Amino acid sequence: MWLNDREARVWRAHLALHRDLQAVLERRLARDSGLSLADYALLVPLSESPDGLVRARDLATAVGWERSRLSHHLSRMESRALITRETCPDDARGAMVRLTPEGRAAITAAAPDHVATVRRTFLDPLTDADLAALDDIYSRLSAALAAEE
Amino acid sequence: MWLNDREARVWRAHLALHRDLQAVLERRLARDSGLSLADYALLVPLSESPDGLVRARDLATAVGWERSRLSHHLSRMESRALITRETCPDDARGAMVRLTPEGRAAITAAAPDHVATVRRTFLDPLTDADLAALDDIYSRLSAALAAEE
DNA sequence: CCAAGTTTGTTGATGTGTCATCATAAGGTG
DNA sequence: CACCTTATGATGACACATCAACAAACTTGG
Repeated sequence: MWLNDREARVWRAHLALHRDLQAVLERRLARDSGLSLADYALLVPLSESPDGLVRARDLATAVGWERSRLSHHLSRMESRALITRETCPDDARGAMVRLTPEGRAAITAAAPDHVATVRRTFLDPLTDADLAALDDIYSRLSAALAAEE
Repeated sequence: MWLNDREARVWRAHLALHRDLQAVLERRLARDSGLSLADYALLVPLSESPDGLVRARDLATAVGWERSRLSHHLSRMESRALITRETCPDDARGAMVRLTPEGRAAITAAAPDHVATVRRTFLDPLTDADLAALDDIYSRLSAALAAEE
């Protein structure tokens, strides 16, 4: 029932690694570009979409957030003029989210440094074999997680 | 400079996996025992310490938190009678944190189910070779992260 | 010994995430 | 069509995390 030494070490390392990685990325991104990781996460799918226009529901799916969190965060981003909200033509319940020029400028300015930090802290220390192993492991873990509930 | 397909897939899988894993663990723990993951993280080192007594500074180090976060969270846990605060005999600045019987009962009741969930969602899908690979990878990544700043 | 610098813990303000709830609108079934 | 169920998004209350600032106590170099 309890974890053996290696299990406990790997599990704790997983938690600690993610905690510290998140903290470093968050700090650097905020310092360099005034964006949070949450802002960045939303700006990526928006900037990749034609006209920077995505339905809120689809944005929630893309980033894996609950609708409530998305709604609150969009309000904050709207007040900073990174996005605007429009009505959805197909579905009167829906809301469309549009990337503003300021929003596009923000992600364009932030991305290179952010990607570089991800490289330095995560990808560079990994060999090709590591990457292949992680690719396999993560796909199995996410399948196991999907089975939960 | 940009990530290739596999790099992007692994990086996004890493983020998504941790996000969803955290969400499942948080929900189950809260539902089954009324504790948050933050509560649990603090209760573990406290319950492992003789007399359930740990200096606040050392607790912060053990869980990797900033002092401010720890102080706020201890206040909330104190109001729920999970811990108490005492003066530190060696250092008049310090604060000692003591696990109450209620706190010990809470972690004792919560641990088996929580560990079982960690097994089901994280450890069970991994082979011995996976565990060995992760052990190695995580130690390299945490070294790289320590070099950052 | 003393002044300067550091460590420890707390606090209040602010930004953020979650939960329960709500209003509105779509979809499905009789 | 009417009815029930589901989906969508917003909101207010609350729990939580981060930041800057602070007070008190320890440490160190002169």
